[in-house]
Amino acid sequence: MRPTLQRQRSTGRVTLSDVARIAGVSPITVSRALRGERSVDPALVERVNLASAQLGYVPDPAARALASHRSNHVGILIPLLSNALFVDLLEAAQRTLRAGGFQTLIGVTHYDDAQEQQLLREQLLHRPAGLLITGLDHNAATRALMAQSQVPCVHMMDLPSITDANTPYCVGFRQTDAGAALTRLLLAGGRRRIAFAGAQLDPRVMQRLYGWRLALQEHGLYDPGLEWLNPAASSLALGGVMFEQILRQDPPVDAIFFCNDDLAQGALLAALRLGIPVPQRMAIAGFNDLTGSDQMLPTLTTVRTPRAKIGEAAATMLVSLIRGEVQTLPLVDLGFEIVQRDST
Amino acid sequence: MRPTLQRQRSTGRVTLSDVARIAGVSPITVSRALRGERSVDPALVERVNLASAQLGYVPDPAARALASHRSNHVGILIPLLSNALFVDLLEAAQRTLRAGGFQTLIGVTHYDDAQEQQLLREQLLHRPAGLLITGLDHNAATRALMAQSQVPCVHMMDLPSITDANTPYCVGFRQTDAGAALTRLLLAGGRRRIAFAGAQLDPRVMQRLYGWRLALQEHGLYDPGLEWLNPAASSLALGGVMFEQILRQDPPVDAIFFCNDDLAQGALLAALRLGIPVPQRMAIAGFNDLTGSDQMLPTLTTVRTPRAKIGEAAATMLVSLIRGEVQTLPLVDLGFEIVQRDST
DNA sequence: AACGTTTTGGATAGCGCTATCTTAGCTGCC
DNA sequence: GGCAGCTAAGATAGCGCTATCCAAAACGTT
Repeated sequence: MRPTLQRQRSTGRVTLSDVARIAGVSPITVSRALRGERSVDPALVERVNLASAQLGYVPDPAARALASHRSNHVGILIPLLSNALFVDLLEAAQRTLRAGGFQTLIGVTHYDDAQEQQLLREQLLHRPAGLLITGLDHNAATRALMAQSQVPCVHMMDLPSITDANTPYCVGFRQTDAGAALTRLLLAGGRRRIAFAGAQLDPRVMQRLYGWRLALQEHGLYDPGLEWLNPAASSLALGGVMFEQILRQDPPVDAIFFCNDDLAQGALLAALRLGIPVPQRMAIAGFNDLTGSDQMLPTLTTVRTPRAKIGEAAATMLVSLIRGEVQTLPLVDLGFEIVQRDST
Repeated sequence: MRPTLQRQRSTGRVTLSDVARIAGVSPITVSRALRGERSVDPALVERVNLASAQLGYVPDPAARALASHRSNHVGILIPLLSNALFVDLLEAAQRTLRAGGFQTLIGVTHYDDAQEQQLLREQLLHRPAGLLITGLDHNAATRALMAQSQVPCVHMMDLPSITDANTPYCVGFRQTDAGAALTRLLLAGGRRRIAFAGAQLDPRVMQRLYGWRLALQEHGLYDPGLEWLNPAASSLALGGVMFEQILRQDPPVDAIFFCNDDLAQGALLAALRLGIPVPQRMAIAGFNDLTGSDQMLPTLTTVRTPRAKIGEAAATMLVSLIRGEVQTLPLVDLGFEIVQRDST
């Protein structure tokens, strides 16, 4: 079965040694040339590349991982796939990482600390080159795993309120500011009793809540009775339910800030069903500018969050960390944009 | 840091040899005991498990992959993450695979043959234990890669129309039947000019189209002018646009079968905006029973597809294929369910 | 009893790479 | 000219497992 070339490895795979033989150099030189490591004579690099292309050589990731203690995997941890927000984040990050030659391992935590920890543990087994993780709040065990692993890590979406020497790498925007900005828009529109309707209650929702509180307190309009918090998962149906609840409040509420667009969309549909005029009787605003918000009746005022940019920037930052390049600033604030439409 | 035992490997990792030393057996016996391979004396297995637990031993996936030419990865290829359908499929599959000890590599093809092939190639580098792939139609190069790799593979969503000796493993339902069933429901409701509005035009959409054609032809009501096909991606906005187009047709259409719920939802919103009474002037039906379809005004008639079950069943089948268990039937038909609501 | 046949545990030899050390070939500099 | 001080290429030795072969023991068979 052996043809001309003396490739006799049992598996029949083209290996680095095959390339070395053809190129007339030692295997380790091929390894170095292909990785662009140290300075290898350009003429040799050329010969190696030629031989490699000729044989169709592709490095074996398992062998690399075993020998170098580093794989080309990047672990990504996100809370959900059922929220378009995270899907956009993920797709952008994955595209960027793939371009950099990394394979992604996706873990969906479902906002569960134990699952997050377990997923991280599984991902670390593969000795990932890097980690992308959503948010800044993780339990002690998770943080310990990350620290112990020494794997470069970038946090997505949130930014820490205070920064010091050991600020982690973060790409995101200030949720609190966004919450306050949207609330101020409602205030500027003459609304006085603005409710906050939150579901899921993850840290980002809570930060938007603080922003809302801040803006109301500035105007002396804060009232704890305006906070409607429901730990259930965000959904259109829940938005409808919360809308009906808030509608019954006395003294009446004249605007609702929903922590996510799906809730707000559900509220708009409920308003249609109940014949409540929006924005006349009730202004409604959402968050994230998800698909469909510009199609609703009336169209939904919301905050456009740069999640695709965040995914891309975080991945880019991670790749440069992996390559050992120096980071000037560990924090990247990509801002947000208020999108005023007809529901306010 | 280490007490009595002589672990001197440079990395400090707990290895199989460490376990072997503690258990008083050879490394290969530990390997066999932990994998449940061959018959190892139950007493030895017990000792190995004990030692392994005591040391907190975790096998290194890279070393396993290198030595055995098989990783614990399972590659999953899906077209999109922006369609909730595939997210549900993916989540169910991933959960099942994780329970079986497999790590998933997710590839998003964006309905692009070249990308699919590239992703598959990258996944095969990792010598996956198995593959889950969406749909049955793949280009020749992709099929060749799969065949050549010898990796067990289960196809999700579609079922082949004819079955023969080399029918691939498939878990799904008959899209054509579902399309016909929904059309027959509209016919039974007295509709006579039923349009089909399709976007994306992936194979599953086309099969629904064939089902719709079939049902109309049975009643002699088929008219090519009723077919509205748009290769653009499915979205609420596109649904609204298509609705307006179809509305202008003469002789008038009295029902529209949208190939996906997001289109239908967009159409319902457009109808609200235009003041077109649904279902009186126009019946509207969708497909997949996505989030929000039960919240629309009116609520949307649709076909509930068992995507979570498909993901789970496909993963279960794949795991048993990987374990070399015999499959009685390569095809699993999980059916579908018509959900009649107020839009028809 | 002598011989196959089947267990069961271990020794051996890699899987395909890279980390690390070594050596050969060049500087440069008193 | 000889030696430190560098660089580029190679030799060597694993990384942490499993496939494969082997030998001993256990079993069955004529």
